Amino acid sequence: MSNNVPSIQDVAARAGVALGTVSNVLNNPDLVSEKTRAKVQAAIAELGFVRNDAARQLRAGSSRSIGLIVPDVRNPFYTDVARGAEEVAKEQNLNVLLANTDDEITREQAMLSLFEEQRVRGVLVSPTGDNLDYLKQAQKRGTGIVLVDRKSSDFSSVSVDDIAGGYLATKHLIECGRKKIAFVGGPLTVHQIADRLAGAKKAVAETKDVTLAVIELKNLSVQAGRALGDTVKNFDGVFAANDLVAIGIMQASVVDGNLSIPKDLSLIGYDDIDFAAAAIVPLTSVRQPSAEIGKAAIELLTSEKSKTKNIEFQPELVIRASTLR
Amino acid sequence: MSNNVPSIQDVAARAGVALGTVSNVLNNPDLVSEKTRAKVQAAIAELGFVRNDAARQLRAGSSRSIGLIVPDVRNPFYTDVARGAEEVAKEQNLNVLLANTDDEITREQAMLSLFEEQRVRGVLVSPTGDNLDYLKQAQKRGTGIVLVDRKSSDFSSVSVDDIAGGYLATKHLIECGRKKIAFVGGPLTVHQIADRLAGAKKAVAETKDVTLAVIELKNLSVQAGRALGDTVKNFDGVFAANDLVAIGIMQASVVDGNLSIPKDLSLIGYDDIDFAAAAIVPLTSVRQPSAEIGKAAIELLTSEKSKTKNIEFQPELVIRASTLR
DNA sequence: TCGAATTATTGAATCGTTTCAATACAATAG
DNA sequence: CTATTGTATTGAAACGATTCAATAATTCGA
Repeated sequence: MSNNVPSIQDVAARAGVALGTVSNVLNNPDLVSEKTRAKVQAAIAELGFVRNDAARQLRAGSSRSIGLIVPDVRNPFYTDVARGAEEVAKEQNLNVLLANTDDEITREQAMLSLFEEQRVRGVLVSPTGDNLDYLKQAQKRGTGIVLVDRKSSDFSSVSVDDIAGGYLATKHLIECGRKKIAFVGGPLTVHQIADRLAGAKKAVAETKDVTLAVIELKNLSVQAGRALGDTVKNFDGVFAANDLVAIGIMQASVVDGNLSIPKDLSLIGYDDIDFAAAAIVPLTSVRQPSAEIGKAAIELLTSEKSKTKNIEFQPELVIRASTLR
Repeated sequence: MSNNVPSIQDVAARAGVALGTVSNVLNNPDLVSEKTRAKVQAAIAELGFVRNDAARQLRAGSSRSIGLIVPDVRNPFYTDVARGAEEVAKEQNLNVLLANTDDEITREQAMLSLFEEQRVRGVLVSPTGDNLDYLKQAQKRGTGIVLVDRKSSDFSSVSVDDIAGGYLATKHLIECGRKKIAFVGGPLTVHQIADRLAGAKKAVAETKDVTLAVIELKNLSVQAGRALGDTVKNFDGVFAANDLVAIGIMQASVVDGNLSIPKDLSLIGYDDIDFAAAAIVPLTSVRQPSAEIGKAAIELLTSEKSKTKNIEFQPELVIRASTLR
């Protein structure tokens, strides 16, 4: 009893044809006469033949996969990016492999290596750290790299204008008549967050009588937001660096602090995750076109031209109850 | 200018050694003298050599990856399972490829095929549909299959006793003195959900004067829960089939319905996602040992013995404010 | 110093596809 | 009935790593 996985060779023998013919049935069916095709397909079914992708790739020189490295699969923003990427990839008969790094740079590097060894068509990566040298190395070796949600002159990239987003959000708070504004988020070493703060500062600088305080957090989670407790009582407008933090603040204010949103406190988040609309007080937020980002990244990657190209989307304000006057 | 990716052969030429030696440097470094090793490593660095995983796999006959197919990456339960699986896999120098199907059976099949073609070590799958024939086929072809969060006599599996979970939850509501209980969830064709309901029925059957109504939903989302509106007003205890639904119900009751939780309504969810503890009223829930499930599944898969073995975990009640008397 | 034992290096064979030039076969025109 | 075109089929070569028996180089003991 041969328990071995059958190869194209075995199929050929079973069907009584040459192995090249089997290959043609698989890849160029219209080159093969109907009769032969039927014979071969029967043999495939009988033997339970499954193509060996390793051999195929070895011959082809590169795989039909694209790697996508994200810092946090649990953040809906990234899964939405992935969905957009998958959609476009599917059109080109490519598939997207999702890798999660949990914000660990070593895991980021390990995943990149894995993808390089698999000779993926390219890698989309939303890097956690500041040092992009190892990405540059990979690029030099010929691996296509596209940055996601991050800009750099060394790579093609698809990002969102976070400065504009921060500006939009803060401007909106000001237009709601808020004077004492707090920006809540961190760590400020993370690019996106620093940019959102920069945008906020810009909006405040344009207006008289409005102050901006910065409350820095270690990470952007519901818990971190809620832990602020009544710190927010001193402000009448809060711009949270993402929706999770905003929801935490909402809980701290409404449940623990007995404040009313939006009356006492106008609150705005960032990302517009599904939960924002479903929050206890529907949350105003800044939407990023996440699926579009994924799509654009794949397109950049597959559009040959090895010129680095930076695409930047504009964020969009989604106004809900948490900032109505 | 040769823009080709360097092979082990090129490295050997550059270092002035045989290709077998380079292979040894990569795989059995202590078979190689220090001097030679240094030469080879220098050549690798200079050329920017990256192993071709396809060739390696072709020779090896199987890859060092395990496929994990889940219906919804956005559900924290599954990402936790993935994390547990990754942890154990890493110990065995294997890595886990995560595939998302969005509850689409065709995607589930496509991903399985992809994994089979990649000759993965095995596949962990949490199947969406009822018909497991295509999984049986794959198994017959020699691909190791372990079901996750689902039982079947045809496959090894790791699941949680959902009947016990449903019983626990409902029993707890009854012990809180609730008489008119509603089970909210669906579709009831999904195994896990049907089992949770069965457990609920069992608990109710054991007690006098307690009634159980079933409110069937199309899917388990926050929106679906909230859309129920004041339907829940007619009950004093609600058992939601997962935490997302429970949170939706919480919003409908507290914001829209002006009910007090837990005074007017005791509410219990399922899964114990991170959000449960952070909800506006911290949510009592039934915890499933998600990471343990992932770990156990990998262990079942890699522990050779091709005997099918079914592991079933017991769920655990996590009591919080939403059901305190 | 010589042979034996140990350690280091070599390179042909192999894995299972795809490709493509060569060949076989069939259909058509003259 | 033959030459010509077109269609179907064939199978050797190639992709790049790993393995392993064979060979080379080194160390050691007496």
